[in-house]
Amino acid sequence: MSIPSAVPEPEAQKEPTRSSRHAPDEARREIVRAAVCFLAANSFRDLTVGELMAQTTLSRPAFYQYYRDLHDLLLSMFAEIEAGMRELANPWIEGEGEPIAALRASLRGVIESVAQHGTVIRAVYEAAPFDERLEAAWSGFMERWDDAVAARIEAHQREGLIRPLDARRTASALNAMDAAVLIAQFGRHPQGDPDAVLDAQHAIWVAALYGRVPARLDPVNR
Amino acid sequence: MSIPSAVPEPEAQKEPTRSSRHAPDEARREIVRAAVCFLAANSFRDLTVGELMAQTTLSRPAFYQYYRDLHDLLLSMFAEIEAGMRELANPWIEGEGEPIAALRASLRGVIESVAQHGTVIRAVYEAAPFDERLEAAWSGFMERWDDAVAARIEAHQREGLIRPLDARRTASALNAMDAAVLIAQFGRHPQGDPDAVLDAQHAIWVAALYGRVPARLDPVNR
DNA sequence: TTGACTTCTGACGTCGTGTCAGTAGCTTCT
DNA sequence: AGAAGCTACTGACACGACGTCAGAAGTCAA
Repeated sequence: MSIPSAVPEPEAQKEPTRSSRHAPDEARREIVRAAVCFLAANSFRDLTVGELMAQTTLSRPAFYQYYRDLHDLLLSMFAEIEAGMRELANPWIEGEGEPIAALRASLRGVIESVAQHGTVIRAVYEAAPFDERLEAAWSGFMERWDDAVAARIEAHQREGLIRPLDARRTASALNAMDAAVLIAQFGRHPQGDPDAVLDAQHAIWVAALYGRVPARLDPVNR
Repeated sequence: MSIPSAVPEPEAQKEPTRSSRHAPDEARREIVRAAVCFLAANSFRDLTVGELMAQTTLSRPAFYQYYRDLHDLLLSMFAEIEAGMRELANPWIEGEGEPIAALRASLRGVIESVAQHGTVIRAVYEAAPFDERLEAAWSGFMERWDDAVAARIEAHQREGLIRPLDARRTASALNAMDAAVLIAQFGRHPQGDPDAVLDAQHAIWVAALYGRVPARLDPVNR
């Protein structure tokens, strides 16, 4: 199953006349499609099982055949998205080529991915505090980013490219910043301008990691 | 009315025997006290009106005499907190004294404030997506920070202290970072280490604003 | 003591949830 | 073809939390 990036056609001529039966995966796809469609236009707070299944050839209780609850649905949609996203960040994470250009490429990849699945990611982000499993998924997601970024920072510190700083905290802060900014910019329609966001985020990452603070002015690291 | 910073005593010998009446403000205070107490130990998702009022000499419906709903309660608690917080950020925002030291002082102030009211702020942050008025309050809160920080950045750019960069986007990103980090660190017990957080955040702010990126390496601003 | 006023509560209707016993539609076997 | 079996599906239900309201309970002034 895959999360369609664009909003699917609302109802492109269902040929199976209502109340004929589906293969299980077909039904799942239909539910996910309806959810993506809904979240493109509304926020998670307005989503109910009834509302969702009304956009479907199935009845409300059928939802519970496939998902435990709405959070569970989000969970499975999110898992799909995460995989694709992580690959796009490879260049800098894996330390390929010139660092600052690689960082830019990785950020661009992440931004693209969020621009594509932003509304679903926003829903996950917002709903996470209200469901333990979703919360675990989200913090796992962020922690994996933190691990990867911290590892890269430490590697570059060993090479003398990055000055001594708390790698873990810095990684975590920069990732949290990206998450908040990208969700704000691409989590609902109309979305922001990817290029402008890329420039701004890249500038901050570069400054925070590779920039030199004038020693005369820096009360902490002098 | 003021939000007590420490968790109040759970029930310090109520002398008015249950079901005697209160002055309105006294009842409000009691409800707020119960809420602060609850949020110190649990997250907002587990808070219900019934649960809350059970920690009180009043009955569940009495809640609705004072607040429209739980979000409304948070709203009024948050308003209290915001005022105090903003003052503590004055040094850098107002441009007093040496910038990097002032920035540190301001950050310290904000961190102190979040350390004090973190659990309530976290509740607001988490609940905001589920209530329009709360959402408006939170984005208003963040926008006021963005305005203030962007204005300071622009002022310092005019003085040549900060290089050309998108003031608004940078301000917004740094504020979003602070919000996420501080809520994560101080939004629940046990809280993180304020000094370590201050160092890390300050380093990023300084680098992003006052740091010089080696021109040779910077593909964006060269 | 009475009356006026305010605070407060028991009881109610509503909405969304999650479940379950039972139906309906496919598939397989004889 | 017809029966048996399986699985996807549904109508109807019980539950929990919400928000409201008519009226009780407490307080104060005269």
